[in-house]
Amino acid sequence: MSTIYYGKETLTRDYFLERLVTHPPSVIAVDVETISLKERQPLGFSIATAPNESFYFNTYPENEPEVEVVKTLLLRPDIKKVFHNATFDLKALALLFDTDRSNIADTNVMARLLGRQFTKLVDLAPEIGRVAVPFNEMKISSMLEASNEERAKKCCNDSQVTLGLYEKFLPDIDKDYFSVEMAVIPILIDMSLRGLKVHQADRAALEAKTTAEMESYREMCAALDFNPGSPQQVGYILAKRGNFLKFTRSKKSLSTREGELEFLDDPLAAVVLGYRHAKHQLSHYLTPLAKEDRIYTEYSLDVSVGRVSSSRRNMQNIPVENRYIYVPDSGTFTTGDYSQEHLRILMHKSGDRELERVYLEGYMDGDIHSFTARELGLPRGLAKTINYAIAYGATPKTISEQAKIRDLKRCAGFLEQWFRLFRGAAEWIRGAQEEGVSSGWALPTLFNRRIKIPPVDEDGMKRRAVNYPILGSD
DNA sequence: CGAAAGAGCCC
DNA sequence: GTACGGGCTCTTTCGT
Repeated sequence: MSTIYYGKETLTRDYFLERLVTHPPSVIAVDVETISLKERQPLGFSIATAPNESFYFNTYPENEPEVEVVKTLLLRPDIKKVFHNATFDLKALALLFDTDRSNIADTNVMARLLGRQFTKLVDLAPEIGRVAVPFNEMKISSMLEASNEERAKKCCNDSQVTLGLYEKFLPDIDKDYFSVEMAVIPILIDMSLRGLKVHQADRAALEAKTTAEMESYREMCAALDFNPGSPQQVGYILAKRGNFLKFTRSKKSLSTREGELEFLDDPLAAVVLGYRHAKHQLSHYLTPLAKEDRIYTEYSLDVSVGRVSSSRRNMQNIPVENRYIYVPDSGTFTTGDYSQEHLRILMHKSGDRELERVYLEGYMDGDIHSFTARELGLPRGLAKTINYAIAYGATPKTISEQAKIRDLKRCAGFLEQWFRLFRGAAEWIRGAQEEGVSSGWALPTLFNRRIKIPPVDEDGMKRRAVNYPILGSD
């Protein structure tokens, strides 16, 4: 058993002081055990000083005395602290004491950079001949249910595995890109700890108005004896009234999504859509915020293209129409936004002459959608749809749905025209696709990150090969 | 009761 | 005849 931890008789206090105070290593790995994923109160944490040596400290119900000694270690910016999911552990540690956040590393991010498809500790541990036991295999619903010894053992093992993975991954990591990534982590932590203030009076008023709307739609449906919240019942009644509906992807049911119902002449379709919209607003963005003075989110870097995601309470998809119910701490919200960012990235990547004319030389006042519209002889709105769709590897069908034009041939024609107009971009897209399919890796992002393309079907890989360098650059 | 499917919000 | 990239969450339905 390579796991050893402070607290058992196996280690002396002298040895602990030697390894963590007198002569600590320049790199340590840290793992924190919390009550649960939701309850972030730390029960304890471990520090690995080598892939086969770690020390565990209890912090619940109160810190054991040694915590006072080791916390100075975590404050030192000259010691690298490795985590697996640094945002999680650093936020939990912040409930106990201050730690340095400038000199950190994250093995989850490292694994992503190296193209690993699964990056949970459990998935990676075998790479260094180790095993990590996932929480859900411990047959408990909260870490509180585990004995102190079980908890310490898991925690020590996880920090050891983390340190081992760090040593294995480090030689292959692009240092420049990694430092960008690590610099972002403390900023995300500060943002998530700060939260966002809710204007309760405005929120409540909007909730009341939306509830009334939803109720009126619901009553109209109740009169026809169906539940507008059930896609099954919606599909059934609309079909019975003579509407034609396509099947869903799984072919198990009729598709009643917004994109399909919009085309229908039946006024009942609009009623269903009205109900769904009101219900969605309420259940996602209004009702759960009642009595919350501030809302908080968890930011994560664990995404395939290296962007930031927001969970527990997603703050990245708050409807634009609802944003007035939030209050800026400073008195003013500041927004930073590149208009048409993805198309600008496409310009940088491809060096397309027409894109440069508009964006760099300010031709047509820098308005790419108007330029495209004029060149292709289309309304600006349609040109905009096409411009955006390109970056996503769109097919004629996509254009058809987005632009609400049913003629697929016409949509295909738009795409061909676009590729003739932006020849440089078209060429870059072709090259990106070829490289993606042959190597399994997308071309580098603006930050020089190369993203692995999951080996799906060839068309899927082509779309991703175009999209990843663009998405990964924002 | 948990997983999957369907839906819809953001960029 | 045909899949649009990346996220997250909530509700209904389905299968063990």
